[in-house]
Amino acid sequence: MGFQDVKKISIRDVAALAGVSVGSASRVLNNAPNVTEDVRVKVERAVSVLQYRPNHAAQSLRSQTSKTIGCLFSDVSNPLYARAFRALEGCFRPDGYMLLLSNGLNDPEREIEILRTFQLRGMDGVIIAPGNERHAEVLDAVNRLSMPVVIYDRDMAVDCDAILLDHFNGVKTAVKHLISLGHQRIGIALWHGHSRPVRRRLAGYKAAFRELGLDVPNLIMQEATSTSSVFEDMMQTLRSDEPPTAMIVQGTYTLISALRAISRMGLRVPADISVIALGDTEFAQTYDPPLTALRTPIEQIAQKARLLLLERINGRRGNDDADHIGTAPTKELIPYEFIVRESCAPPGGAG
Amino acid sequence: MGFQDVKKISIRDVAALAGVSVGSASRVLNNAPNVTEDVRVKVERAVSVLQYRPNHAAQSLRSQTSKTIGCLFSDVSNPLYARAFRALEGCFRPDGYMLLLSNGLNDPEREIEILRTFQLRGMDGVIIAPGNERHAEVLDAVNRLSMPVVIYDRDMAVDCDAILLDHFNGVKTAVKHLISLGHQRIGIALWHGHSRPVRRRLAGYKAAFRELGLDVPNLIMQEATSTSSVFEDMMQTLRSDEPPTAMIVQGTYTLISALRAISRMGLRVPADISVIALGDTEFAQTYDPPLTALRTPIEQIAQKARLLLLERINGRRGNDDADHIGTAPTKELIPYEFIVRESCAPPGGAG
DNA sequence: GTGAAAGCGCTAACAA
DNA sequence: TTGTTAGCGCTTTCAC
Repeated sequence: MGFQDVKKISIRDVAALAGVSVGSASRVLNNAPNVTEDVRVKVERAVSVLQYRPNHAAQSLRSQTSKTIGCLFSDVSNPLYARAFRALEGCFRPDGYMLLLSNGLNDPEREIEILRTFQLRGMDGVIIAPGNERHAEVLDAVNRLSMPVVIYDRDMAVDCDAILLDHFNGVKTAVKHLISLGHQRIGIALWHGHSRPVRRRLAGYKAAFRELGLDVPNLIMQEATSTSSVFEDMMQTLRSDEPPTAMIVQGTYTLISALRAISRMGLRVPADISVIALGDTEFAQTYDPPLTALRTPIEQIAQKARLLLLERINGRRGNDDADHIGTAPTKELIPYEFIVRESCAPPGGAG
Repeated sequence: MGFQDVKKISIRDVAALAGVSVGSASRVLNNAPNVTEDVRVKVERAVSVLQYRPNHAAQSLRSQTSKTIGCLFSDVSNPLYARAFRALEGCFRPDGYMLLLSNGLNDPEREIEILRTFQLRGMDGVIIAPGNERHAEVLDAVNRLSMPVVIYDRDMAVDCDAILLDHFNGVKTAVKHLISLGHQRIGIALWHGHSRPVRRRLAGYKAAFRELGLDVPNLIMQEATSTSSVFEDMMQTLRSDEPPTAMIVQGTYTLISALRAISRMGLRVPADISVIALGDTEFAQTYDPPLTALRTPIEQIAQKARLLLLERINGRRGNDDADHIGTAPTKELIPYEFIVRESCAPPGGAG
């Protein structure tokens, strides 16, 4: 097997081989300023000869820091969170942090248990987007956490830093773009539920019409639970007396279903109907025609999360060791990028 | 903030409050057999009064076990791995294990670095599917690992347990199913590259024809890098003199592109062309018509991985502490489930 | 059955 | 600058 007994090498062995004390060895390993070149070289040689690697558990125990960030998302199978995780991993890796990922699966009990585990395992920081943003016990569990927390795109009544997507202005921009092209009957397809993204998107949708003194059309589709119903809903809407001339559609699978219905009805994009995707995916980019989309700047979000967390971890904005109280929580509102491609045109089949 | 100084409660505090020794407290916490009911009650009360939680780093250091499993996948953004991770998390949670997830991103250097980190952090076990299954240094890094390893669907020349999907027989079954319906011109769309899944699928595809004494049709599509080309390739193939009457298609996005091309050409499924999906997704299930598919039994795979790892971790099949040599590596071949839906019919537009 | 004590491997405070 | 040493919080002998 690949795991026969590899005799454990400790810092004592390194010190012994280098002919110095463990203290000196430790100093070299931690890049302490006060070490002679001579000692540094000897220790480094010993390290490479012995293939020494410091024991992480011991470091954690001693330094009270795990160099680990806990992530609680509802489900990584959602490409949205998968990409967020990937971006976060990329941001934290250079600092030596690893990410512990847990799926809450929208089960509050499970979410609470995960948060407890994060606490237990001494995560240095935590990034969460629980499915249950208003569940009292979940809020409580978050409040109990003793490490810095960043909330990702959830409206939670807790005193934590948060990174929030500006769904409101994003969708408003999209609607106004369509209106400026001459559309009036603009529909929107959203997920079920009342999560922050859905609430804010709906609000932005309505605001766009109101600000222009227009009536909000009765073209809001909120899917039940399965994606199959989106197809049906969409077919029905397209067959109605006053079908939409443009659609704003959320999510990958919802989008696919909607486009399938459009295609099935013999309609062409954008000649017969314009489409804007909420969330920019490979699918949206490579569709024929490429879809105008609202892009989540995920790299920027990850960078921001890293900054927020590391500042608190390193005490620059206050933590539990500081003698001053921590800085008040920051709420970062991140704008979407509106990417114009070829899926929108004036209504009326002019194309 | 949510992280003011919560005075650290240690096992000493618990022992003190309970009026027993730390040893006794530890025994209660670890459900040791030899403790009187009296002591047990006193300790448990103290634990709940103090809200005591054991320090994970200290436990790790002392017991030389981290209760953590490392996962190295090429990219969680691939729904395939996202679902694998979710299933694995579900399997290991009841045993108190958490999962550390890292994306190798097909970069060997990165993969090696991740494996090293897993070693450093004392993962109790590791589940890996590196993008570079034949990269010498990656193999080397795997061999150096001192904990049990499970390889997921990769052909790697290392002495580790492995869980392999039976792509060969899966695809062969699919092809023969189509042949039995009367198809001859059966195409297959695969990813680029030479990873095990692609190799085995291709082999199964060819074997199906050969076993029946038929020629292998020249209808193998391997996409370049982007999904857009799949659409083009598919369009071209469908326009050729001898277009396929049936297609076996890998992956979600490849599948979407292929179906879009089919739709664009005015062909209907299954009347004009039959389709089988390699991998069963929500998309395949809810498409109209629902697609016949080869399903990866991911729950079963996760259970198997858990079993393989825990057996070695707990020394039942040998580990580094055992005085006998570990049991030889197991290679588990997991069959696909062939799920017949409505996307296949005899050729000839009979539908 | 229980308590005392020895570390797990490391960092950091203190002495030299 | 360097060595010595005291723990970080826990588990686990080993006496009793």
